[in-house]
Amino acid sequence: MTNHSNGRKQEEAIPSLVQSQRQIDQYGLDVDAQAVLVAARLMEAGAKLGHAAEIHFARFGLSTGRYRLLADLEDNGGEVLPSQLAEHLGVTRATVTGLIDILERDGLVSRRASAKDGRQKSVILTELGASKLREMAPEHFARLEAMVGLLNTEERSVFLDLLGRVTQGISALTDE
Amino acid sequence: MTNHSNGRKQEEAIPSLVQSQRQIDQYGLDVDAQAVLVAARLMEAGAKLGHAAEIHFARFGLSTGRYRLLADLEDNGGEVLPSQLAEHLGVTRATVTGLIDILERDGLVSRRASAKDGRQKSVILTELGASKLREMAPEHFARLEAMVGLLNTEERSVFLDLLGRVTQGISALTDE
DNA sequence: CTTATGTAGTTAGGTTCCTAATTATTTTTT
DNA sequence: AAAAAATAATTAGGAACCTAACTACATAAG
Repeated sequence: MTNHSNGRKQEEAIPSLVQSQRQIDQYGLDVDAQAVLVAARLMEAGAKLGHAAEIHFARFGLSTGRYRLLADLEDNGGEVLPSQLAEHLGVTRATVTGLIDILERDGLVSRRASAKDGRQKSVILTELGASKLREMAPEHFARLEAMVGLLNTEERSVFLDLLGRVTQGISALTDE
Repeated sequence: MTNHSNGRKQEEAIPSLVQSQRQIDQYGLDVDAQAVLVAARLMEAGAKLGHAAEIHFARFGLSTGRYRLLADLEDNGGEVLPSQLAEHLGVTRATVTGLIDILERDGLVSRRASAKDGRQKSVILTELGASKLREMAPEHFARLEAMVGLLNTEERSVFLDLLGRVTQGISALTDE
């Protein structure tokens, strides 16, 4: 139990099966250590990827959220309502307001009041915003491709399938 | 009501292959859309899992980081240096200081100055901290297991392998 | 038509984690 | 032995995203 000084010396602590099993054994629970390991590794990977993405987008003066907002705008004809953006990006409307504030300040999008509904203010991709996306596309997509370069086409399909099912399972953490 | 007539009506926007392909086509790039899709889906999953984990741990009055710190303490005999915790958790020492502050305030850990090195202050798991881990273990691990319940043992192995290789590839986003 | 209720966007304040600078102590160099 | 460099923990301030409260406008109910 009290194992100080056990030859462990890793830069980044990747959760191991032994470690998961030990945690479970400690309380005599009937749980599959491998299942716990999958959960731990996915959390680790998600955090790591999130951080790496911020560094990646920072090269272009953007954050992950602001890039995704621009991409969604481009994907929808260059004009979208904030509430729709929130839904597409899976974030709250309050967050979208903040993203737009900075993108507008930088001239990549602009706001325009709606004629139909006085409450709405649609967001518009400016020419500067469009060219920003154009400029970063080659490097951006090349890096994304490189990221999954260790998987062949067949493996990518399998990964998408498995990831999709695990993603469904995430609700098990929040249910009840 | 808010449906702008293009048949799309999803609560959460899951990136699709068509969508990835369209983005790539727009600039005539030679990139595999499936590869981009894997990257997009993994980012989505990581963000979603991170958020769900916070909700999960909040039930026990903890955050993801503070739980991981407690678990690491327990895993290492109940006494670890802040700098070691930072390394194990993959966060900075500044972050660890903040995590300890709150855990100490709540009585789950305590700080003790080192006799050997005047700069060090080791972190100790209190009895209250240990019992907190004991109490939450059954539900915590059960939920983790449920999360990956849609995968059988064989599939979990495959997933771990593929995820590991994609995780290696994450450096492609930050290199150079 | 006037009041109650709902919706769009924003603001205010909180959480998590970060980087950079600061303080105290130890180790190395001269 | 004194000065310089390295190390441990902390503090200060920033970025991303959240929830809840607020403002302005729109629509439904009496």
